Amino acid sequence: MYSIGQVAEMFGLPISTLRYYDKQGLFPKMERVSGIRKFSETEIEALRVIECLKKSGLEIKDIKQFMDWCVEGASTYPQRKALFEKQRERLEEELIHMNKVLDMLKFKCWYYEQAMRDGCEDQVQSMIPDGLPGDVQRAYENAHHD
Amino acid sequence: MYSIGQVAEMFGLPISTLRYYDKQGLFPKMERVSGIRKFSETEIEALRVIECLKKSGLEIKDIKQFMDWCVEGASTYPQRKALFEKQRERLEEELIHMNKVLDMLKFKCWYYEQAMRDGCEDQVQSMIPDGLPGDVQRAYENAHHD
DNA sequence: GTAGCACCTAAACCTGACTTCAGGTCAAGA
DNA sequence: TCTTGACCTGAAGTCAGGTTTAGGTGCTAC
Repeated sequence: MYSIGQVAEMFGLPISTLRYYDKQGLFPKMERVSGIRKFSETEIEALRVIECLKKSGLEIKDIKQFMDWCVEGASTYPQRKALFEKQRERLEEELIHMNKVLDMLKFKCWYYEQAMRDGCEDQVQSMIPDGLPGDVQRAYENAHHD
Repeated sequence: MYSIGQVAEMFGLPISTLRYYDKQGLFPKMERVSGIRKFSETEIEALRVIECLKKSGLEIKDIKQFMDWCVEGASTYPQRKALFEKQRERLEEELIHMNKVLDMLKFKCWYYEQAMRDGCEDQVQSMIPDGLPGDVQRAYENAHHD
């Protein structure tokens, strides 16, 4: 059993955030001893799931919905599974997009490296879009397609 | 040259967002013909960069800083390059983190599939953390490490 | 016995990124 | 002529996700 301060430390989160999550109903089964929150292994794993679902693009109120399903019991396995499947698909698409963004950043790094060497952007501009070195060209195209 | 409506269409953005970006100074060289915005190739590429920098975690005010550097000319190549390098590093770390999140989602998908088959979580719980099938174990560990 | 620390609450406040509103210009078509 | 559509403005409103404030409890060390 951990205190709120220990959990904040463990997860690198402000205490106020944990209290806010609690108020939003994200730890429905959390115990209290004379008013003081006691985080058990259940809440620790809940917090890992919260961070995961947040990163995958879910809002707090939808995470609360998930926590409610957990309290409801075995009858909500299908909803919970469907939720994770949906977020998994979302995130897989997001990762593809992120890789395009990364290629754009890589391209821009190369671009300004050239510009610094030449003192101006003229040469490098003249190589766009078909006269770029192999992997730069690849990054440029991936970043600019779709 | 494109109208604001055409650009909104091209990028799938509301017109209000483009006007907001403009007001924040994200299109410092945009021309106007009797008050009406004219988006040239410059602004189109700017918008691609805006979306890229936003996705990489930058705030509007920092993107404006970048646009100001662009106006300032060749003397700011080092700052601009440093910015892209920093965002590139950030995003690479972010992608590693996202892959952990994805592994958590994959693990939870598998978890609820088992729970649905068994009708309860007991069996599957008893396999954690060392009795999981190969790739599920791998996902679980990646998701729960660090 | 009082100072300091970790905890508690409700309620107000903040921030970033937009969005909506109320009102106005201008050109083209019926 | 008139009305429709695409554009314009400044200012106010919205929303999520916290954070801060003001005031209070209860234990332990000095």
